[in-house]
Amino acid sequence: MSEVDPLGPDFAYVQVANAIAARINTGEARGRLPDGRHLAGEFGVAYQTVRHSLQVLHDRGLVVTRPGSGTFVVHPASRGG
Amino acid sequence: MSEVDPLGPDFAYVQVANAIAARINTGEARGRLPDGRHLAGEFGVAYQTVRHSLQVLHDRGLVVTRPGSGTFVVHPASRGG
DNA sequence: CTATATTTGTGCGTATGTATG
DNA sequence: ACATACATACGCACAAATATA
Repeated sequence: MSEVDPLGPDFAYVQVANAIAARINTGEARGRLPDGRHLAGEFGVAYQTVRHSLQVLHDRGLVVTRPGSGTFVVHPASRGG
Repeated sequence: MSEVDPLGPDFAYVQVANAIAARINTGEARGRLPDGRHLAGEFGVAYQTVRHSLQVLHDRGLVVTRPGSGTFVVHPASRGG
């Protein structure tokens, strides 16, 4: 179970972003992330919301995305700390 | 090693186009290019992606394609004047 | 002209990310 | 936050053009 709480203190996209970030930090998520539509179903949100979350992670330098390919976790070493 | 970088800043078809253009400029590629499907295997992309790349090179005037025959590098002299 | 091999060209479906309403 | 349309990318199969025997 990984659904967000619509009444939670944060917006849905923030909750999803934090959840994915946690997976990256623990090493649970490496390489290519599951596709956005799959994550949307997992978190019980719309695909666009997941996109918003990934944009946040991209802004933090945690992931990079490529059309037609997927979203990839940036190596911790490449993040400089 | 000639495969495209899935984390690269450019699309796969752009990376392939630039790689082939570099070979043409260095003279490594002359006459007829390897067939598209061979290039696809070499760069680790789909044939359709190579087609897209060759379309870009054709647009730059670097190559010409003849159906059933192959894709040929345009002579530098023909491009420079 | 027929047959075969090689190479390019096209269509369909599917996965994934991007942009807009 | 949601739905829709569009671009990039992959895989497969078939058609068309060319070269060779």
